[in-house]
Amino acid sequence: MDILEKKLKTRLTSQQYQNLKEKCVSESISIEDYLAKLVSQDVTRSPLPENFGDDEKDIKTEIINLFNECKILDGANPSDLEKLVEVAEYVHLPKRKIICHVEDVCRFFYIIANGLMKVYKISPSGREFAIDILSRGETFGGGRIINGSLHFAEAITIEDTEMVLIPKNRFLEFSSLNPQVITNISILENNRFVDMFNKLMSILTDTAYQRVVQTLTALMHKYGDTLHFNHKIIAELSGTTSETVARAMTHLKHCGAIRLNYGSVQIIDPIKLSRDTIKVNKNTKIAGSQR
Amino acid sequence: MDILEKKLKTRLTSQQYQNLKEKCVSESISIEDYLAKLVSQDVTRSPLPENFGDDEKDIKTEIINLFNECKILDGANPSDLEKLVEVAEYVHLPKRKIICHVEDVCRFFYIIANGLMKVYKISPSGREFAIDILSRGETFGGGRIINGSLHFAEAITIEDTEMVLIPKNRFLEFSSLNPQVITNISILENNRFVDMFNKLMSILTDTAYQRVVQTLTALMHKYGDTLHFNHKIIAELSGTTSETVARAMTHLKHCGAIRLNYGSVQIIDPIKLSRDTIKVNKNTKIAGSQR
DNA sequence: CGCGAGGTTGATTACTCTCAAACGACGTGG
DNA sequence: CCACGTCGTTTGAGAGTAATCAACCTCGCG
Repeated sequence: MDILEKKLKTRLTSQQYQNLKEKCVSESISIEDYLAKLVSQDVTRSPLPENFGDDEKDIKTEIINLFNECKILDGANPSDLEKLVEVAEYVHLPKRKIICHVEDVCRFFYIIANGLMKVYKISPSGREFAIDILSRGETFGGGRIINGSLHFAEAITIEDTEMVLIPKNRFLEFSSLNPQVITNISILENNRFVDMFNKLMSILTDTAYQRVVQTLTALMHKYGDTLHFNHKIIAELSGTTSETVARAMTHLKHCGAIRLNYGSVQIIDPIKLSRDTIKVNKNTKIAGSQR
Repeated sequence: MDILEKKLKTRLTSQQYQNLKEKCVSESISIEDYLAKLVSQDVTRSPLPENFGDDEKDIKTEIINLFNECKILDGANPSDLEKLVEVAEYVHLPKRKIICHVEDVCRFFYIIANGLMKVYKISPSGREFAIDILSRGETFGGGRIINGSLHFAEAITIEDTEMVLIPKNRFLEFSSLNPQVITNISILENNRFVDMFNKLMSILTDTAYQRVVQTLTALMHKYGDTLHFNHKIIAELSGTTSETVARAMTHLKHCGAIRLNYGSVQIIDPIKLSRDTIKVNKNTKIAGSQR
């Protein structure tokens, strides 16, 4: 197996090789298993998905519908959009399918049609930090394609997900004909920048508990009051650890702000949620925590 | 003076009023002094600056030169740029002149010609966090104007500064005629977003000392090895406090990586700088710290 | 020469990360 | 259908970083 690793090493940049190693360590998977997984996923994806042929018309309609729901494509020329449909690929991806790694070449502009995709980054120490969870109508890769850069983050589906892929060069042609699309991207990037800075300040001024509440509130506004996310993802979004999330959540549960089920959180009292974010740690005894 | 405050209050949004109060507290200045300062600055600025008239040609040449150094204007139509000069205002601003507050309407697109401007935000608890220090050729407000939003941060000159102001609507006209400018903004915003996310991760994984070193390194690349910034600004850029910066700097001084003068830092050994960032706090006795 | 802003250093406090252990839920394969 | 392993959740204990508070020093300026 050393031979395989050596062969890989000569074919990858040191950064890419580093990422691969980290990935394996963080997923506690051997390199060979990891490669096997990649290959099997690639083999099942590369050819066009099965449901082409008779359904082709339906899929095209579906893609057009998706385009219309996609904020970034607002104001684009409809005939250009129709041309875009012709080069778009509609793919079904399983849960935990890796979309890209840090430093990967941007090959596609992605639009989520169904399901959820997590965009995140791994620190040298192995901690993961989520940038965003993308759902229907949201896009990925646009900014980096316009920028002419490589991917700066990793992306992975967190449930079975369908998305539309548009090859990079087709997207560049399309966007150069539709300046409004660039403007939309610019607005999106600006908003993300501001959000990120606010999050940064929140990390430096708020407690971890407050950040968890902020994350829950934000997710509630996007996905409704029942959130099917596990502690790890909420931790990655809040910039903390799953243990801290668990502590915050049990506190909120005892306050009556949320209800917990295995793998999901239901927010039953948003006001309590934001109000009862008192600084509580293990030393400050939590009222009602004794059974 | 209560009457004045009341009159102000009815004319400002509560957010703006809040900001005003915080500003006064943080600068430990009374509201009346603050207003007097604002008025005097406004009176001296509003009319066109003195050096118009004979020098008008020179100033126009200077503005064109500035435009050419400005990355965001790369690829713009030269004749449109010349038209832009006609509506541009060249202003001289003193040190500590406040350019805008959070939630202010974006009135201008700013291009720095000389001097330095700090873009920052104040947390509810009063701590300040710097987003960036802008120097010649850098711009401010473009993203927010395209976005159609209010300012999300504060901006202040940190030394005597000259800048070119372009009224918002003129800038919008100009950019709509020059899609490349929007593309440039989009690229800039994407880069700032990525930088901000990396900074966020750095806060969650690195020690404060490491972040100070990162800040110094970044500043060195931009401004050379002698940095005329005080501890407070370095702290705001690093997301820490001036005390922590002082501790980090004395450590680096003892390592021989930097030299300290009152109000400035000289980096004499960049390699040591990045290497000697061992985790050191007051308990871990610093070798060589005894005189 | 005194004042004020900025720089330095010390002591304390507390938040939360890390490590650890135990338990519950879920899916798979026998 | 049950045993098992894995993953997610929960809770505890300990330790370390850095913010805060406080005091003192230093420089530059009038």
